[in-house]
Amino acid sequence: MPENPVLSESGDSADSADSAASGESARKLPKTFEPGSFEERWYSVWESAGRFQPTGAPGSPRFVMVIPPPNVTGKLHIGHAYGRTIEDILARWKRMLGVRVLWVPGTDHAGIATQMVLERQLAKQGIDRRELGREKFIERVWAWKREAKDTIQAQMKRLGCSLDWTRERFTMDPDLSRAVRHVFVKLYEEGLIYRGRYVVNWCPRCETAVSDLEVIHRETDGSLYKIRYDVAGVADGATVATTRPETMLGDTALAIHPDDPRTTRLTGRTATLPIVGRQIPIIQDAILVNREFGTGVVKVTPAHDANDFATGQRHDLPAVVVIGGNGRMTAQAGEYAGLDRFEARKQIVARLTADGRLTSEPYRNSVGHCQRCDTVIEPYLSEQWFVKIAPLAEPAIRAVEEGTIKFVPESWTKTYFEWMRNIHDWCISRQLWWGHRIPAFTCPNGHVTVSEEDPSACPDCGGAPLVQDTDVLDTWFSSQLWPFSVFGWPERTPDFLDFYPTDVLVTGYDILFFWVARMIMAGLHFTGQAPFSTVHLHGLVRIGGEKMSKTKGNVIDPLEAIAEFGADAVRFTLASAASSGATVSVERGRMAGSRNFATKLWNAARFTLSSLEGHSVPADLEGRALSLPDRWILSRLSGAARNVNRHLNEFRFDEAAGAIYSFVWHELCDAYLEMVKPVLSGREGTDEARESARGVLSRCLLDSLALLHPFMPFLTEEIWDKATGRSGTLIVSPFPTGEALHNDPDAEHVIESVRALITRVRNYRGERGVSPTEPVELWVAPGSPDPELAARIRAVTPLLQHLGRIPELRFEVPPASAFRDVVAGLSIGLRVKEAASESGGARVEKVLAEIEQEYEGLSAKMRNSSFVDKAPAAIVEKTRRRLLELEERRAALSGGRS
RNA sequence: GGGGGGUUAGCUCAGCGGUAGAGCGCCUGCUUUACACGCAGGUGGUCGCAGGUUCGAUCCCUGCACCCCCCACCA
Repeated sequence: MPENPVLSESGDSADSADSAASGESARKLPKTFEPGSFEERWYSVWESAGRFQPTGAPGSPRFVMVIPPPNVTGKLHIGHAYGRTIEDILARWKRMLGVRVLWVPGTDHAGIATQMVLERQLAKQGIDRRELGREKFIERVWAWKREAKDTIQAQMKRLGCSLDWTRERFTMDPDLSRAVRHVFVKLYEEGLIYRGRYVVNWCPRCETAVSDLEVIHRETDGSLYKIRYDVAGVADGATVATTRPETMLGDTALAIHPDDPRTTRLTGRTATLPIVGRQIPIIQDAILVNREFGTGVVKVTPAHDANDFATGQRHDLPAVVVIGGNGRMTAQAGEYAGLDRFEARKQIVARLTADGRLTSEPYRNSVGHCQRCDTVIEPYLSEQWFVKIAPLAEPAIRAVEEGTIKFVPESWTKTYFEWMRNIHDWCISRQLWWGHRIPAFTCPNGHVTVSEEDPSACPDCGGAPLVQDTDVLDTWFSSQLWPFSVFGWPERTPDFLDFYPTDVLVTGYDILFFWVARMIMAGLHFTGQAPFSTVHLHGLVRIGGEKMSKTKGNVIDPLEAIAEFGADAVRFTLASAASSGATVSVERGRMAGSRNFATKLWNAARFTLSSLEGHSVPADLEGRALSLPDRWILSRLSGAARNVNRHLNEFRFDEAAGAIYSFVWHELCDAYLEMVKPVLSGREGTDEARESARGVLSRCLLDSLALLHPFMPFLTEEIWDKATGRSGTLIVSPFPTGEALHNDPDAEHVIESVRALITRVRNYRGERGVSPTEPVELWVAPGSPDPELAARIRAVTPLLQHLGRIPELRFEVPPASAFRDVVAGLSIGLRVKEAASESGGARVEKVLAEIEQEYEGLSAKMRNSSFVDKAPAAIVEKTRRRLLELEERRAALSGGRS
């Protein structure tokens, strides 16, 4: 034990071996609170002491989380800080509760997103990635990745995240890449991965396929064009409606509904494709054509529309690709070849209009945009790899139905089911360079081999060399394995055996489908176990009710916020803002509020430590005679501790933060500290009372620090260090759970009554417009609800006199000349010698009016026999008591008014 | 087209069967020797609108209005 700690903690379990006892270096807290002066120091103390690594025997109770790996695209924003704060609160709380905690850090290569960042960077230097070549480009991405990872890591350390950095992973680490390859091969062998030519969502700017989820649909004002096609033998031809007229160049049929009388005359005929002149059949298709919609005739463009593609399959139609992967018209588009698709649209519309074949009307429809670059998505016929998802979805649905996995808040369950039950196959190939290369190899004879090891020759024909597929996998293909790939799976490593499955997954609801659902499917399919038992889906951070955006200038950079308010304040703000809703509103004002709270705690600690320094402080309070305020604050403390634990169990970080906040500020600081000042200073009470108060104060401070530690780790550790001398051990000290032992309703009743009396005395002064120091006479007489109360309060007379500045306090029936009222059921009288005014009168009138109104309402209730008969007896009784109270108060106030 | 969420004090949000809470703001006082990033007191709400259920509704149900989000092969 280092010398001169101000306090020794009670019930310790923390080892002190590594206490960095700094000798005589100030055990006192500096007068001003400067978070920047100690935050980073504590982080390295914890980290170097191995506090973030799980300790204890494998098999003993543990709590495991994996971080949602941030993209290595840049730096973290306040939304990341929010999610990580929640996780760190859980990690620190569980650690202090004595379970082995492991929280695994890492980053995601984020294929398309990162590639785009690099492409933009290159573009600034006037370089196109194609000039650079695949290998050189990827080298550059790796360099970028290393830098981004360091930035992200530093940010999370600044925030205080107790992540086990010895286990940090990256989705493209060799072992994680092996897991990806293993999974691909396995699914391929199981027939759950297939390759084929289909119409997929294609981004012409990124020049890659994307999945359905990566397409953002937005309502857009456009036009609905009607184009007339000539049909031999039908005078007015056939008119089709389309929003994408440029695709008509690729039409290979028109379709009608077999039972639509409007189009019967077109049955079996042939139409002439305008501009192109191609003869195309008019087919009947009840699936594609809606009898109720439009003109009843649909153009069929198998290469540029998923529905049309399916129709083409049904009717064996050719597919003509007229828009290329780069968004420009192909040679098949004839005279339009080389034009951008939108320019082609313009020209074709002009041409058809001139020909008298086209009319248009304003039309609003939903247009798909690339999630990453916002380019309009083009349905595009191409060769891609897909995961057959239904067989994987089924067990994943069951796991949630059966409660193996539960969502918090529970309301997400329905959304999850909704999506899972309507799930489509997943396009996993991306025409990118950055990512996991698809392990498929083609021999000169066209045989495809998919295997975990690179084959040297074709297993079918012995042909060589083999050429690997140039595509990479969707980034989520590797992220879905994260909860087990981080532990070295598919090897059965000690970490995998010890820490999988994990316990809680915390993430934003925006990646429920992208990530959470796929982890559940992959986890169940490959490990046979749900990857986690609880998914906490939190809301997305908004700044002052508005979506964060750079153009609005309301972005909060976590590091800037930390520099301004301190990491603890930022964390506390985020935790307090957490709610079960879809948005989490953060405001600068709340950051300042949290900073103020940190300062408050700092000053309370300064006061406490200076009051205790040099005195004996009993660590054990059992068997000691405690004053009413002592008993009261211990009771409130244990209540606060119980509430904090309860709320954390329910993922209500806002409520948990609120519980400890109001205890520390409004009960410990505003009330208890003020109550014990005269005792501590020696002006009141016995030596024994003084010693007890010191013990209680010490307990309150240490327990408050512990309760707050998950929320404000740095500040609490700093104070703890000064208070106990046990450097850096709060992080592993026991978390208060709130022993029922200290639950003391009786003390609470008396002290709350005293506080109510004091408040009444103070606002009486306010009403009279006299100074807060003006002496007041107070009479207190027993009231009806608790005849003992006056006597109980009499026992703490000095307390009441001190706090209320009441030189003359009499436990007698107040004289008629005094101002009369009823407070906490006690009949009281007040008198001030020198009232500056009688302005209290108006207020009394107002109060009386309020009382009258409430009285009327309640007595009407009591007169209502069905209320008295049907309402629970306790409610009726409560109402009756309240009426009595109102009556007494009304009598007192109107009697004392003269 | 389907689904979900929201509408509570000037602002940002909690609460969700027994006539409303927090933080910030605002008003009035305070060098009450831990803290002005403070202390004390106070102001402020027909809990979106209309019905219904109930002894009783901000809270449950129905409808409406406005807002937000998600899903969807809306030619």
